[in-house]
Amino acid sequence: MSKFFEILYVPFKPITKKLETCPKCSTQTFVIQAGMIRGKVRFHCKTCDYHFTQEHPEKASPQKQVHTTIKDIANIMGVSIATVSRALNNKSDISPKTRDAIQKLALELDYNPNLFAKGFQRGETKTIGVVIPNIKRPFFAGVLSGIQEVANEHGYRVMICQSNESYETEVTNIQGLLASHVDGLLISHSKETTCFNQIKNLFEKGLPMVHFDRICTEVETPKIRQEDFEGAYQLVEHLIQQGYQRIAILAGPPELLISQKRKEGYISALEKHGLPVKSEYMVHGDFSKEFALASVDAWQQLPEPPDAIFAIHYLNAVEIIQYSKELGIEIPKQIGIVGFGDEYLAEIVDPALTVFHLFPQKVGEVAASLLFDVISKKHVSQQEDVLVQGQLIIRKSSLKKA
Amino acid sequence: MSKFFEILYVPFKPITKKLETCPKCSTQTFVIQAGMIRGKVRFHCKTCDYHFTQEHPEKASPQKQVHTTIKDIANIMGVSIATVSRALNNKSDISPKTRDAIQKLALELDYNPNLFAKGFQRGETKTIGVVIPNIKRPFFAGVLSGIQEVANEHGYRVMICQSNESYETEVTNIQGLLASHVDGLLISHSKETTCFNQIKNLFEKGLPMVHFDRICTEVETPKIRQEDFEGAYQLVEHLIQQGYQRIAILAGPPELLISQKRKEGYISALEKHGLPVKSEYMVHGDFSKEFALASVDAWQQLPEPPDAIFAIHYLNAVEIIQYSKELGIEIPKQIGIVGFGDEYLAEIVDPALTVFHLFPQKVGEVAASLLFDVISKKHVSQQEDVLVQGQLIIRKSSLKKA
DNA sequence: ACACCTATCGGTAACGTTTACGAAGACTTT
DNA sequence: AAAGTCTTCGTAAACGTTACCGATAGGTGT
Repeated sequence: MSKFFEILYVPFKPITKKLETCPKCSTQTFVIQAGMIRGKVRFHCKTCDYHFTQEHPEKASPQKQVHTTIKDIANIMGVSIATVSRALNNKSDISPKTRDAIQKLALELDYNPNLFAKGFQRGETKTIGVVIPNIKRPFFAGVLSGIQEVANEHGYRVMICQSNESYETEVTNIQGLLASHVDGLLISHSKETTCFNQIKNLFEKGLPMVHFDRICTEVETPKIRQEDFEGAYQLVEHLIQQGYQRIAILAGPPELLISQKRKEGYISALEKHGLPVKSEYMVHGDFSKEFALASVDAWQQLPEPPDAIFAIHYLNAVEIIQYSKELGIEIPKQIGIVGFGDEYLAEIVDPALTVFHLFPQKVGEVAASLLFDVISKKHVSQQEDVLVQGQLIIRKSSLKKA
Repeated sequence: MSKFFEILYVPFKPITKKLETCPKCSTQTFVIQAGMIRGKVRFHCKTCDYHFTQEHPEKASPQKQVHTTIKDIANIMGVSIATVSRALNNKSDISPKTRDAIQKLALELDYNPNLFAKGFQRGETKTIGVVIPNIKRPFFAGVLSGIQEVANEHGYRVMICQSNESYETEVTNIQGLLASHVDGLLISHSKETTCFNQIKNLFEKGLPMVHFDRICTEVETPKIRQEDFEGAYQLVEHLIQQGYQRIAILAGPPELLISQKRKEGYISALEKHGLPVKSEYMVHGDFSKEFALASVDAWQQLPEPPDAIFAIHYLNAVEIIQYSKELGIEIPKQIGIVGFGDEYLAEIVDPALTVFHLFPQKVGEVAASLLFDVISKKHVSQQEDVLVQGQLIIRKSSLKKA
């Protein structure tokens, strides 16, 4: 019956324009159409001179709540949000009874404060940014680990970016970190980076920054130095003491400070012991395996090939060891090999590699500590460089005498 | 003269209480002291019944501006902040002339939006959290690299936490990431973790999550699986084909799914080829070097020592190779060794290690992609597991026939 | 009974951004 | 010229939290 009725009954649709009621003066007279706006029909009440659009009745948006807020707690407890905030932050001006009750409820609702809102309100984010060339390199992984540890102790979070040795990516990364309003920056530049206008700008704006490893000398930030000169000196001196006479160096890109410093240490050790510094023994590469092996080939073509190789990057040293074995060159008898940076690899390779270990974790810890000093304005001196000591680890690859 | 006057003239200091003026009704009568509050003297005007404290005249705080805001731009341009927002976001309802002018100015002031404020307003942070046991492990470093790459493509930032294989730290980390209101979570559990209430809770609350590597089966999150079973099967089958008969397995903690899966693959391969599955050849350790070497010792004491070892962790495999050489056991002649996970180390160690490579970077990329699918609600099926394929890489350590 | 005091609570601005919606014109059609 | 149209801009609310300040109740001392 009702079905029948439904079929027969066709609601009357008025063709004449429906009269709109002004929401302000509640009159239907003198309400005229006044164009379209954002897809909706617009009206104008001439009585009270008011523009309005048609209401959308379906406005119920049942957004499910993911996070508990202090407002929720305040509503349940029947107190103000200010009281809840005081209770949760153990501030004064609150009775122990109320405080405990609120804290208990917060625990039950597993409330945790929106750090973004908090940081937003206080103008700090409790986050630091780290820019490194590559996470996968064990050295930087170690540094990161150290940074994380210290940051956690200080209640800070860490945001990591990889430049992949690209200047452009580095600039983008820093821009991104800046947009995230990090409280401070830890930087190790890409090997491409030669223009430091961006960080110079940021430094002048007062953004706390600390450089490590791939340092920039153009800006007076605190820097974490490693024993690049000292380590190179010790390595080369050790080679000389083992009886090696013609020591070659495989350095990195000449722009990199670590290349320069390590080369200086190399030269200094040679001069100290009265050995000639020959340009044909000094090569600048790009840390690639191809370049390392090509350098070995080139050296072998010399009338006086070197009897020891100092590769400033441990990976190159390992690659040279492998390659030398292929060529039938005996290590350390015919040629001695040393490198920078101690990874597990140096111990495993046969013969084991003599290295100068840099303690990456320590570098990270020191860098982060220094950054937090800058952030909390603890240290007064603008530029404060810290030297992280390394250690000479002697293994078979350089023991000619043994 | 004036100096003289100054010396002689001592201003009259009234001993009687200074009359305070009510800031509301501007009268001095009936203004009485009304206790102390927050270290300041409080007054009460009885005329208008108003409480007030003494004003602090020095209120000028010349806070130096570090970041440019849209309000700054709006003030300079003489427009409203809404207009600036529209201009910078290329929204409609703005004239090209105004838009270009604003964008030009923004560029000059090198404005970048406060992502915290933006995320705060939109309820999203464009940040994902990653929880891993240890950054320094090459596998996780590779995964991170992959995650970063995909995250960058999606315009997301990454926040990384290390659990250091501690359940407690893991819980704290996740809590911290949650407080940072990350939009999603990528988790690889610590080997201690056996209680999953926390993430179960979060999953039910609707927080996008993806598991990888160290998976949790109790929660129906999407998971990135690796070819643990398949890889183990292939490795062991390869050993059998090389003529090894008594194959031992050095597994990890029995709770870990990768331990179980790889062991299953090991057993399956043995059974398939009609070899006996002996309990004395199956050991669960903690991935430590000490345990690995002790296991080798124990196996050597058996009446029938194994002639091949499958270490599910490549580092243990490398350690066993070194140890075997010390013991004078010839590889691969007397004993064959294979492992999981290909790092540079496996290639360098002598003899080079046969491994099943897991492509960590790929794992990271897939995990991140899947997470962004969940975040953008693209995928419909609740649980969607993805298998990242590995590859068997055969090297000397298992080539008995050669 | 009044001045004075303390403890505890509420109201609200502010942080930077986006967005819904109204206002104010200029222009076009009846 | 009134009605309708479109473009462009401003206003204000909202997000979660903290901090400043005032309000109130209940004291103590004179």
